Amino acid sequence: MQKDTKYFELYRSLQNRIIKGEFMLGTLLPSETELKQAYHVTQPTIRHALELLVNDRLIKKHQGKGSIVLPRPVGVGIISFEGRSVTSQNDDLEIQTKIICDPTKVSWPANPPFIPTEKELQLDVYQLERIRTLNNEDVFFEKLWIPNVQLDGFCTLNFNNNSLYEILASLYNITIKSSEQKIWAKAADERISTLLNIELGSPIVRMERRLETNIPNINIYSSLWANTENYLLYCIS
Amino acid sequence: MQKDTKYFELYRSLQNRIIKGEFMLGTLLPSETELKQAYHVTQPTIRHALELLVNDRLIKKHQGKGSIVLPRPVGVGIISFEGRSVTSQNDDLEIQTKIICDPTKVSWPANPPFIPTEKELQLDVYQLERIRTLNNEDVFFEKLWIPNVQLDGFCTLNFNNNSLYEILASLYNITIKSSEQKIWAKAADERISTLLNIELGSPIVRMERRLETNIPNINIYSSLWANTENYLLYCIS
DNA sequence: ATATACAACTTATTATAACAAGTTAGATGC
DNA sequence: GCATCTAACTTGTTATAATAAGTTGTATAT
Repeated sequence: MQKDTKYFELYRSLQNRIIKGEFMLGTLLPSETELKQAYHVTQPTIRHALELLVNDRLIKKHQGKGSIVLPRPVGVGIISFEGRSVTSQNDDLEIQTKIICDPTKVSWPANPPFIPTEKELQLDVYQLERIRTLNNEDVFFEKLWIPNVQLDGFCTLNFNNNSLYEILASLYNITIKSSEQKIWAKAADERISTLLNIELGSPIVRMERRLETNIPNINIYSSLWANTENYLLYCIS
Repeated sequence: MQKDTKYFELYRSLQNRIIKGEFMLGTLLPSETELKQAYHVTQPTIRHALELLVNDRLIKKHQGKGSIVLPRPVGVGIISFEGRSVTSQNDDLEIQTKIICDPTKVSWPANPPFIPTEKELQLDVYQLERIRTLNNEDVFFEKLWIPNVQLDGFCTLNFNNNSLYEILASLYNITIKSSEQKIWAKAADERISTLLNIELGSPIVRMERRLETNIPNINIYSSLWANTENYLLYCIS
């Protein structure tokens, strides 16, 4: 749609350069005048592109000063962990990811908790199942659906012990912009108690999430079951 | 800051007119040409204002068609409900709010789940306890802390059956911009099972939330206990 | 040395203009 | 009647231009 416009090209170029680390965090991006000359476009085009970067929280603009490169934002809607006890430091946490089910192309589920967009229905979708462990304790089980938006080689990637969202950001330029969540508590059934190695009937958190990406009308869908006995879920938005 | 600019004035004007219901939902806003003539500004100014409305999710633009007025967006981080069964429509829900503890000025709690900002520590804080019921079923219990940022007459307001966030928005111009959440599941203890009228030990959702407002360094803090047997929590961000 | 003033940057606002591209409804042709 | 084309809308993109306003470092005056 907007892929062949100048401002969008410029936006993607700068986005890439920032994510690849070409500009040091906290330093200033080239000024609008410099960019103007470098990319042979005019000020409105530059400003349009920079505005998209501000929306991505990749830069912050300061009148009279310049555009400061921000640290890679912690993804909105992305879940992380926190120890339940006050003393436990998050730094100690040894996080592992076990892939239960390698990414496979599937068709869309029949009764999804969120209705896929039309654009998504026209695409294949990768399904992925994983368990995350903290200090060797299985903490949550997650099923993910990721629409195949030119995810070349996605199936061959090694997801163990890698942040899925880091991979999506660095390899495919996909970031999470917002999220919708449905949350409830549930007693662990047989399957989950086995998977997470907890007692049958102990309270777990269930979430169904739709993660809106920076690609229009493309979302990542996630179902998760979390054992929150010793760790809790942390989520910013 | 930007209050005396033309695009910002136009933005606020249109925002007000939309919220006040001057434009029917789903209909088209006046075209850019019409707005241009009505407000005596040029196209870039119009477009800048409309862009802010898009960010607010108050309108959606369609090339060649116009700007469609959207239903009032559910606030970021604000929790709403959804029936568990697919058939139940949210429209049927009869929502009530019971204030357990009227707003009172208190001092900051000793071991908060989130560290208050310095600015907040210099202010009083209102504490408020409420239970929300859906179709006469007690669904969640919430404790709220709201820093006293010139909330004149806040204690004398009637919060029953009113959306707290609507009040904050319309009377005090306070809106929620983002949120941090800590989530876990728990078995209901004696107090909660009594409050929410559920069985001892049934799984409930516990959340501690920090809601960032549009006032810099001012947050609203919320602790909640939710019975999600028949309804689930819904939260966008 | 320290404070002030200023020049040279930066981004922000606004106007004007021309053309591209999507949508819609009515006119036209069959 | 029905499909097609077209004219008249709509928003989207991009360029040029002038001015406002915030920031920073240097030169100047005290």
